[in-house]
Amino acid sequence: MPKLGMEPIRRAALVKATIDEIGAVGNLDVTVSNIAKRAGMSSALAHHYFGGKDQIFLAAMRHTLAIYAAEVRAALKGANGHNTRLEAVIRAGFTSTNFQPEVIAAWLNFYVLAQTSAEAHRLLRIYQERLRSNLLYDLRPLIGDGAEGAAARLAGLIDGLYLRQGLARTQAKQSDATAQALALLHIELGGRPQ
Amino acid sequence: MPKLGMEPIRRAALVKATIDEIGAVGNLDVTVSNIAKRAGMSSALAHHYFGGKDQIFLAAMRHTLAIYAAEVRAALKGANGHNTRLEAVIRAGFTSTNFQPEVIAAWLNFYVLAQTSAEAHRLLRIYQERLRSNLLYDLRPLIGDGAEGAAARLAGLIDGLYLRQGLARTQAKQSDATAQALALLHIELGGRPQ
DNA sequence: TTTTTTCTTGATTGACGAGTCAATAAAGAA
DNA sequence: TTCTTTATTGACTCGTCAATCAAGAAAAAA
Repeated sequence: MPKLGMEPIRRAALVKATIDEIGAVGNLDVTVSNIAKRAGMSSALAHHYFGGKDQIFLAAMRHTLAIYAAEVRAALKGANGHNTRLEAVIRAGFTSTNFQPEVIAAWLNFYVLAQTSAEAHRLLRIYQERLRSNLLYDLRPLIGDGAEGAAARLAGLIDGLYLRQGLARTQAKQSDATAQALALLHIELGGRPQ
Repeated sequence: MPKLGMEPIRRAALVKATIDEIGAVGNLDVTVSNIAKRAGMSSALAHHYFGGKDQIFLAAMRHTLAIYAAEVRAALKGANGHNTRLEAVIRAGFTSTNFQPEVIAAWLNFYVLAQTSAEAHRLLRIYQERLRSNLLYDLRPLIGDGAEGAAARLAGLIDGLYLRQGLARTQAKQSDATAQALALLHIELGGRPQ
């Protein structure tokens, strides 16, 4: 019973299924068949709407990035003052959403793909540039010339801590990553490291 | 012309070829045949000596980690004083060796593999623990109670900056990662961020 | 020399997977 | 109603790849 206007629905379902499937398998060795099955359709239909496996992957990556961007925007909406905004940006990187296994898997495989796929690399660059820009916007009024360096360190630490936390098996120190990133922020803003 | 004692030679050649092949392809979608061809032997021989693809990968990971560990040891050998030793540990993570494409590819895929392979996760843990221990050993005498946090931040920043630098296409700011990591060290040791 | 051990590969098996295609079916347009 | 567009899939093609195996060749042991 073909209903019209299925394309956006099918595409969204496939993107979701792709992220879930990558999360379940852990790497990009997922089959179009399995993705399609998870999305409740035949593999031929997946090919029909996306053209090929690569494009399905890229759509999944774009989606992951879009969710993260939306979280950052939402967090910034309720934040007033440079200090509060900086804390919001940092916290947005370590929400429980970001630590769901399929999101972690998406990011890790995103990095691998960025080595060889121009489009994946472009998307990654956009994420990095946006993070840098968000940090710089509020750091500059607070510390002036030192802002560039501080932003580079904060961005690097956010990525590094996410990587470590994402691969850690214990959720005991769940909040440790956030705490260390916030600690660096305060140090960069002139607080004594303690 | 079968000569005796080939096993260690073949194994070493396969490990080297595996790292090179992963570097050339960018991900773990490498075939045993191609690895074997690169190492100058038949795929059957690769199976004969390693048993299977997974074990070849793990051997390659162990090798990558061993090289890094050796570099750190060598750097520490010529370093006196807590401060100098800390700088040496940091610098060792950003040598040109570590930024060769095949080494970057090995690390990125290592992270992906660590999600699902217990052995890969174990190896990663060893690396992380060693780094933490190296930092802590020299941080503690300098800043006492704050050493744990400082070590966590430094280790996170090292991983994060490596990731970013490794995926950057420009080698213009080749030394930037090192500079930022060293900057954090000095800040943690009480220098004002500037 | 004969036998055993080590080394080596070509050929094969069995499985899986990306992408294509022809065909079916429903909805809307003419 | 007839035609066109959109949706949908089962079946198929073509290729690849991990793993196995039987067999050959050389060195060392007996």
